[in-house]
Order: sequence, then C-alpha cells, then structure tokens
Amino acid sequence: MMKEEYYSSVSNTQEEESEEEAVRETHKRSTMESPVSAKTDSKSSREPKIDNQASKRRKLVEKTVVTVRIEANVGTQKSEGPPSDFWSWRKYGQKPIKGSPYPRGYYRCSTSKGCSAKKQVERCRTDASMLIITYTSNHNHPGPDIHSSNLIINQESPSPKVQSTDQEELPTTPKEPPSFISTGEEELSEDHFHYFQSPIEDMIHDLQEENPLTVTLDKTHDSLNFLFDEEPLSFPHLMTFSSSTPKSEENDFFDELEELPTFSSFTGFMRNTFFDERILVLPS
DNA sequence: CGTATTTGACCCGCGC
DNA sequence: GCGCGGGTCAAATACG
Repeated sequence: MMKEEYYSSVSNTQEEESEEEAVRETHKRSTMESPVSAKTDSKSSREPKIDNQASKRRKLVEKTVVTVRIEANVGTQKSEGPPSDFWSWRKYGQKPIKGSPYPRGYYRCSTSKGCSAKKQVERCRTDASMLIITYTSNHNHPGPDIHSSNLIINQESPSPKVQSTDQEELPTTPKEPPSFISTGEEELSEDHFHYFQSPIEDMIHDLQEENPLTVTLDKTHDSLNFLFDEEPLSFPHLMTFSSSTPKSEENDFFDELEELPTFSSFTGFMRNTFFDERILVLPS
C-alpha cells in the first residue's frame, strides 16, 4: 500500500489493440455462442453464469498496459505488493508465467461489486524493478476522489518515502535505460510489443511538441491526450500517479516540492521519477 | 466475525 | 487428441 510506484502508461482499446487477439476473440465468440449447450454444460459444473461469457470476452475489453518502475526496493516489499491506485483491488489469483521468474497477480476492483475492472500485475522478467500492469475494463463507478487527488498534486501529495527510500537505498536508481531498453525490447518484441523509452517523457513531449514517436502510437497518443485533457477516471495509472496517495506520509515528499501546480512541474517530477519507463505498445 | 489473500483445481483456447 | 499456457473460481487460511 505504499506508493513508490509511478505509472506511465499507454492504453489501447482492445478492439484496436491487437489483431491477433481480435481474431481469437471472434473465433472464440462464435464458437462459444452458438454451441452453448456443450460448453455451457461442461462449465456449468463449475460456474456457469456470466463468467462464461466474460471469460471468453476477456480480451474484448479494453486493456491498458502500464509499465511501472519501482525504484524503491526492488525485490523487497513493494515489488511484490500490488501497485496502489485509487481503487482498491482484491487479488483473486496468481499464476506463474512461462518464461518469467515472477508470477502474475490477478486483481479485481473491490471498490464496487459490480465493477468489472481488473488488472494484472507482473514483473518484467528482465528487470525486477519494472512492473507491468495491465488494466482491463473500466470502472463502473467513480473513483474515490479524483478531484481531490488532482488537487492534492498541486498542494501536497505523494510519497516522500518513496523518494527518500529510493535515493537512500538505491543510489543507482536512476538509470540504466539503454541496456534495459534493449533487453526489454528484445523480449517484448517477441511478444509483439514495442517498448518506448520514457513514455512519460514522450507523453510530455508529445503534448508540448508532437513527437514522431507518438504518432506511431495511435492509441497511445490518444490515450495520453485523454489522460491529460480529461477523464482521469479512465486511467487508473494516471490517477494513481497523480493522486498517488493521499496519505500523510507521502505528503511529506510533496511537501518539499510543495508546489507542483503547473504542468511543467508535474512533468519535471515525472521525468525525475520515471527516468526510464517504457510503454508497451502494440504493433500497429 | 468479517474480509482479504493464498493456493490448488478447473476451464478454455491454441498449437502441435 | 493431447499438452501447454493463461485466466478464473472457490475453499482454505490469514489477518484486522
């Protein structure tokens, strides 16, 4: 529950997201929907219901892939802890992922019962300090207090601890992006993903002056704009980032900063914090 | 005692 | 048809 994690993010809607998946889903759906009898039957033994459809449509929902860098203690406590967002998440599963030494955690929004929002948290296999969070579906309910969070950013805010810890414990913190990137890219590319360095920077860049990179990322771009322009709710990561934690401890951190009112300040903060974050982007 | 987390089992689609 | 990998459920357990 601490927030030493900062989010950078890119979102894609599943529809546009991946052709691969789209195809699959289509396939699934057709298969599933028609022959309900057999499948339903088999499933019914376990848990029929909506889940049935849900499971098949998992991918149909919008997904947002966020890479988070945990600067604080890698492999200590937070690495394992779920990144905190505005919302409260309840863990409903965990599975080891092939090719990755780290398991993937499955979380569901516990704020609202009917909320279908989910997220998967896994660590980058190459870099334990990187968390890959995949958000699925949107929240059906308003967040705790987005407004407040935004305000909070301006006035007080996120975690001091993180930073202090960071610096103190991990002096090396900042960076080694190059190697990382290459590594990540290779691995990810296998997965059909492309990484972009310093998404946030890119984002910012984009906002300030259009970055070619962004252009490449259709959705990303869109999402980013969205992010900054409006609809915080849709972007948990952002919210998280901004609101990070309304708790007192973290306030200290910002206390020092005291004023991050302007975007530029914000940006600066982000840059500092995020140094080398990468965004997963689906190949266009 | 209630709620959240853990963990094993189950289900499903896909590739071989 | 079988096995693999991923995603979810639900019982058991831990924690407040």
